Amino acid sequence: MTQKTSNYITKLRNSKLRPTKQRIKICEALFDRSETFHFTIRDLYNLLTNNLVHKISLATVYNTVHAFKNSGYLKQINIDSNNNYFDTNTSHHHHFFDETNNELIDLKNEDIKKIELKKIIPGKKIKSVEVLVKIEPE
Amino acid sequence: MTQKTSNYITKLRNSKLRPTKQRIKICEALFDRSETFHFTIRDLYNLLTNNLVHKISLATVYNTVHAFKNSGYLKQINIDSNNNYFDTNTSHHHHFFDETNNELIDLKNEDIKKIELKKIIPGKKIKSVEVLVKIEPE
DNA sequence: ACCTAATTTATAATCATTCTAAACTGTAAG
DNA sequence: CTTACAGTTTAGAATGATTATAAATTAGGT
Ligand SMILES: [Mn+2]
Ligand SMILES: [Mn+2]
Ligand SMILES: [Zn+2]
Ligand SMILES: [Zn+2]
Repeated sequence: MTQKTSNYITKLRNSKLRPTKQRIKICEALFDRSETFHFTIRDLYNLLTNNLVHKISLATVYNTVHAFKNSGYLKQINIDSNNNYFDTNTSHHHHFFDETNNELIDLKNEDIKKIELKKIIPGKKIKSVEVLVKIEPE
Repeated sequence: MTQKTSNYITKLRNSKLRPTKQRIKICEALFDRSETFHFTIRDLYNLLTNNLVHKISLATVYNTVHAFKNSGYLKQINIDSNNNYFDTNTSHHHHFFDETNNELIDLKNEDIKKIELKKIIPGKKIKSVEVLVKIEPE
């Protein structure tokens, strides 16, 4: 077993999932990458089923992605009601969104000045701060 | 005809819509307010049909809200894939989102330090910058 | 090898949104 | 005041993403 595969098995076990062949294939599609991967469930499903002889059902893709999201191995990114994205970059960061091709681009935390709020809501604490920069051709 | 009503008729005509009784009722629900109104289509539909003798169809609510969005009298706010909100405050501003009750709260532009990006995407210009601050009970 | 709970899968159900087409209405010309 | 007709409303159908279901299959322990 490769180093990568045992890493996938760890991720799966941490997510309370048994390492099945379908889930390993999903891990390969998600995590065997040098760059951040931004995807919709449909993107991932198409990617998986185009290359594979043994298809993986859509339900399994949904289940696995959501389990990874819940265990923190994937981040969910809300762009608009038409596009529900996930992100393999789970560090704190923001995004550019190019509406011409529906592409997400990472904006590293150090590429943006710290967001400073002058207003607070009494009795509430901040859970997250997300910045979305929509871009278009010049 | 009241001042308010003629204002609604102006909004409707600017949105290329004839002032029908259904649309005037929708305007009253949306714009006859002192505070910003954040709502989902379902919220608005329930509000309208609970108080009214003559019901308005869901299709008309969708059509009118989208026409107002397209003409700039309403802003669409993307929180997550489950909640598609609209906002009667069309000025540039950001939001708190309280996940315990799904409530949006305006964060005035002057209540947040200007967002400064140190990264740009060549050939692209910025279309919008949106900040969403999720909050939870302390 | 056997047992059992977990998993996969096809399919159905759900839900928001959009589409459709028939009935209705506002407007303006005759 | 009629009439004509484009614009509007509406119920219901269609769509598409997501979630639920339940039967068949599989993984992992004994
Ligand atoms: Mn895509
Ligand atoms: Mn609400
Ligand atoms: Zn990212
Ligand atoms: Zn607002």
